[in-house]
Amino acid sequence: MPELPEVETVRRTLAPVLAGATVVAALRGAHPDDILLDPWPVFAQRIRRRRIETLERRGKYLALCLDSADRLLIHLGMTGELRLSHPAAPAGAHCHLALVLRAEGQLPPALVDRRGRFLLRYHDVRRFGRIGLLDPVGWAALSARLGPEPLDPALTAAELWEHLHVRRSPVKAALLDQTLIAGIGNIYADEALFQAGIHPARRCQSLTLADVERLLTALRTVLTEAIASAGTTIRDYRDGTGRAGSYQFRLQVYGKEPGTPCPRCGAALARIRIAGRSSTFCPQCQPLLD
DNA sequence: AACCGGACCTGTATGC
DNA sequence: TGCATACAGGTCCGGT
Repeated sequence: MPELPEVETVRRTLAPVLAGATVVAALRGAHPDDILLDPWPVFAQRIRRRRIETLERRGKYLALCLDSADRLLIHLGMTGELRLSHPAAPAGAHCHLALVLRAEGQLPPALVDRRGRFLLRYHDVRRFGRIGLLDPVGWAALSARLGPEPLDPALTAAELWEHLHVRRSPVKAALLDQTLIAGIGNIYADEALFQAGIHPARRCQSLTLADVERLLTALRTVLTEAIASAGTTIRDYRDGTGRAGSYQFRLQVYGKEPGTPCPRCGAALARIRIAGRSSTFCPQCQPLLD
């Protein structure tokens, strides 16, 4: 579910509430050990009384930066959700972890109790998500494993082409590789390839610099517009305040049934599997040259 | 080394 | 209606 635009939207919606808040305690939910990287007692002890200073995003990872210099790292997997709630609000069936927080400053009365406390709950039906505490060294190591941020203006098409053209895999598979470029998932890979007019099965080796320039431009356009739309909600995804995104109404190819007319040329869209993921594209606008 | 397929989980939609 | 199967936005691991 959550790719870069969704995680960025969660970050933006949570930041005004979480920045400055202090962790009073961590509470175990249904299956905390499936989600947590550390054993429960270690985690609970290390997060207690820490103050959240800022929220960062790197690729699909969200990091709550603590006053201890640790970061609370959250990856939402496929169905992970972070929800702010009043301490008395009932937890859903798949809540695995909650933080009891004490707010700094005024928050909406619907969210906090009389003592100024509220919850941040982690909810995840499929339990593919992961949460852990990382010290600065661990965070640097994780960040170093990831490819560049597509929206970083310092990233150039030439740099991306250097890493792409030596690969033999289909370009779609490369876009999903987080060590090549961070934050792209199945939805935005399909959308960007359509916008760039590149067939998803096209071999990376055959991409010209001009192809990669179009691809990077398309990635940036799609991701920027998706962030402006607060992400894509197919089924589960919600931002930190429970709101759905609206980019699903702007999707050109992702999720369309094969045979649906291409929004640009009217030809029948096709679907194939690449690297185990379904890929929808227009055979007319995205020809497989070589 | 690079790449692919399967595994990890549950829920939902579809077909028989 | 009941049951089996396929599929879903991500990542890791093992085998080739």
